[in-house]
Order: sequence, then C-alpha cells, then structure tokens
Amino acid sequence: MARTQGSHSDITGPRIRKAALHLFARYGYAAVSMRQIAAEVGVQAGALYNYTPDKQSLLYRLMRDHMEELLAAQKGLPPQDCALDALRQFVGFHIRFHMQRPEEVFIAYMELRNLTPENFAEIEALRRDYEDALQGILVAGQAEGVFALQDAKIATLAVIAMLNGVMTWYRAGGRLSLDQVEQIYWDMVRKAVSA
Amino acid sequence: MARTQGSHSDITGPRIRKAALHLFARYGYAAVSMRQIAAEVGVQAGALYNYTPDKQSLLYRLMRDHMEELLAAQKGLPPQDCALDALRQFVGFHIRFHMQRPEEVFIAYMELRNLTPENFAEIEALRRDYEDALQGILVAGQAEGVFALQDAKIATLAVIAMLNGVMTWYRAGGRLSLDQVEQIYWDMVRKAVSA
DNA sequence: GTTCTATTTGAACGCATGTTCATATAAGCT
DNA sequence: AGCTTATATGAACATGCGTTCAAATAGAAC
Repeated sequence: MARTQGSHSDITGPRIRKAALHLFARYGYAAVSMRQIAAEVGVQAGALYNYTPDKQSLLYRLMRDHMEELLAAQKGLPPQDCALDALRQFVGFHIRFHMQRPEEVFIAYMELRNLTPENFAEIEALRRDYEDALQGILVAGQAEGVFALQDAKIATLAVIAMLNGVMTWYRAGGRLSLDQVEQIYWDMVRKAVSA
Repeated sequence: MARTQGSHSDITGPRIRKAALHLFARYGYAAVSMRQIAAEVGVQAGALYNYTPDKQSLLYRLMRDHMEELLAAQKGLPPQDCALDALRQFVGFHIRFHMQRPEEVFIAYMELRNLTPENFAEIEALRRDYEDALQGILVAGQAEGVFALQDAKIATLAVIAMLNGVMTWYRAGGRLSLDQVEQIYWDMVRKAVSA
C-alpha cells in the first residue's frame, strides 16, 4: 500500500528530520542507517528519498538550520548600553538557547567531521559569525576599560567552551534551576574577563 | 605468505593501536573499518584478531590507557602549599598533558557513546576521579578563603570545559607559544574562581 | 465515479561490514 | 637441518549499507 491515511509531504518531511535529529544525537551520524530513520517514522527506507537527496543532506540541513536559527536569535537581541550588560545578555541567551535544543547542539559540534568539505566550510562560517558577535562584545568592553583580556580571540573561545560545558551535565529538574545555572555561569564569566 | 620479515607480536600490536588511534581520531570510531586499520598497518584484517578480541576492545583500551595515564600523571604532581599554587599547577599540567596527546583526548570525549555500557561506566569512573582532583583543589581554596564559588561541582566542570577548549584551536607553531597559552588560561581561570 | 498525481512500497543493486578459520609460512630452538 | 610454534593470509560467512526504481495505491480535483 502507498500513501496511508493522513500521510502527506507536510507531515512526513518534518517527521523524518525529527527522527534523524534524535537518532544522530543518540548514536552518531555514522552509526545510524537510513533504514533506522525510516523505521522511526514508520515508513520504508526508499520513501526518505522523496524528502532528502541523500543522508549527508539530512545532516547538513539539520546543522545549517540550527546555526541559522542561533545566529538570527542572537542578532535579534536588544542592544545594550554597555559591554558588561551585553555580555550578561549574551551569556543568558547562549545558555537558554542551547538548553532548549540539546540535540541540535550536540550534533552541531560532534558531527562536523562527517560533513563533506563544502558543507563543513559553510557551517564553520556560521559558527565563526557567532563567535565574532561575542568577540565584539569583549573587545568593546576592553575599550571601555571594564574588561581585561590578554587575547580577545582566546577569551572568546574560552567563554564559549565554558558555557557549552553546561550541556554535558545539566538535566532539567535536577538540583539547580535554569536561573541558578545562568547566574552561576554569569558570575564566573564576568570575573574571568573583568579588569 | 605469513610472518614477513621482522614482523612480531611486539611490533604489530602497537602499530595496530597506533593506526586505530589515528583513524578513530580522524574519522570517528563508527566510520572506520577493521580493514582500514589493517591496511594502515600493512596487514590483512584477519590478523588484527591476534591482538584484539574485537573492534570495541580496540576503542576501549585506547580510552582506558589514556585515562589511566592521565590519572597517574596527575596523582604524581608535587604537593603544593596552597590551593592557588595547586590550581596553577593543575591548569599547567592539564593544558600540557592534553596538548601532547590531541588524538587520545579527542577520542576520549567524542567516542564515549560508542562504548558498551560496561566499558562506558569504567571510563566514566576514571573521568570522575580526575574531576574530583580538581574539585578538591577548589574546595580547599574555598576553605582558605582565596576562592569564591557558588557551586564547586559546576566550577570544576566549567574550568575543565574551558581548558579543553584549547584543543579545538591550538596548533603547534601558531601565533602563540605553549607558555603563552598556559599563561592566558591561567589568568582567566584564576580570576573566574577568585574571591 | 473517474482521472490524475503525489506518495509509498518492496525488491533489487553492488558493495562493505565485523568476524572466523583452515591453511601457509617464517622465525626460534635444538 | 628439522621441528615447533607464533603469526599472517585470504577466502568465506551472514548481515547490513545507501540508493534506485518500477509498480501500486490513496487522496484531490473534476
């Protein structure tokens, strides 16, 4: 049988992306087969190819969509009067945005090496855009005299690495609330870059 | 033909582990085949099974050896008089130790999910041991009044996450020397946890 | 109710996978 | 020189892979 009840392109497409997201995050891109993804959706493997040209595109689009959402959200943050406020806002934004998408985040930095060179270059460019936003804040703070950094680029990467660490241990409903987590990390970040 | 000139267990064994190390680090455990490893050594796939019971053990032993070396080296550090010195020593040790083994480090935290549950539990225990060493320093510093932390466990993870970030960008012969890198990170870590 | 088209099936393609094993051979020992 | 044993081969196993495609079918349009 084909086209079972209520089954449409509008429904199957998103379901495939969601299934790929879950499975890639859990087992890794290389370890997940197209048949596993199809089974999760309740469809045969061949049907996937109505929605993606190949497995690689499935991964690439997940990562690109994620990075573009991240960048758009970051660019939409309200401007702040001083670098300290901007950094506080950035830290809170970063933690909350990433907490809401643990699977996308996990994939976005675990599966980089499974992208083709062209796809990798595109994702890397988006990532660099995001890092530049933070670096801009840090440099502005240096100019204001409120931050003291030996190396702005390294400080940028260090702050992001530190914040990304949240993802490895935070579980909703655990010992700490999101507000507490945000406050704790903000405290450490602020001190680390302060003059 | 079998046992070609100068070929021994003592030689082939390490070469297999080294090839697995390189390939797993570069392409990921799931994406590397036993035949690829064998080819890198210059041997047929079947020969690998004289040295490892299976592919999983190859991964597990790489990770266990690495973690045990790390722990042994850390435990061998000379005792310090105060928590600040101990932390400085830890930061320097961590950066240098990890810089010398980029492939092992990469595997040790990228391939955790490809371990069987039993193997995973063992590696995780070793990792926790290492984290506890750092946490001990931070807690001692709190008692001395030299560190101010809202949450010692989170601070531990945050510091390690920040330090591990070095691995993602540092390349020998680049803009900064190891000494400079160590100094920059120490500066940020110290400030982040200081009272 | 018939036609049209989007959607899915299910089988097939060639190739790769981890692992096993009988066989062959080279090194070490006497 | 001959014997033993550690080591490597190379073929085979069953299974799975990503991808393609003719055929079948269900919903939409008339």
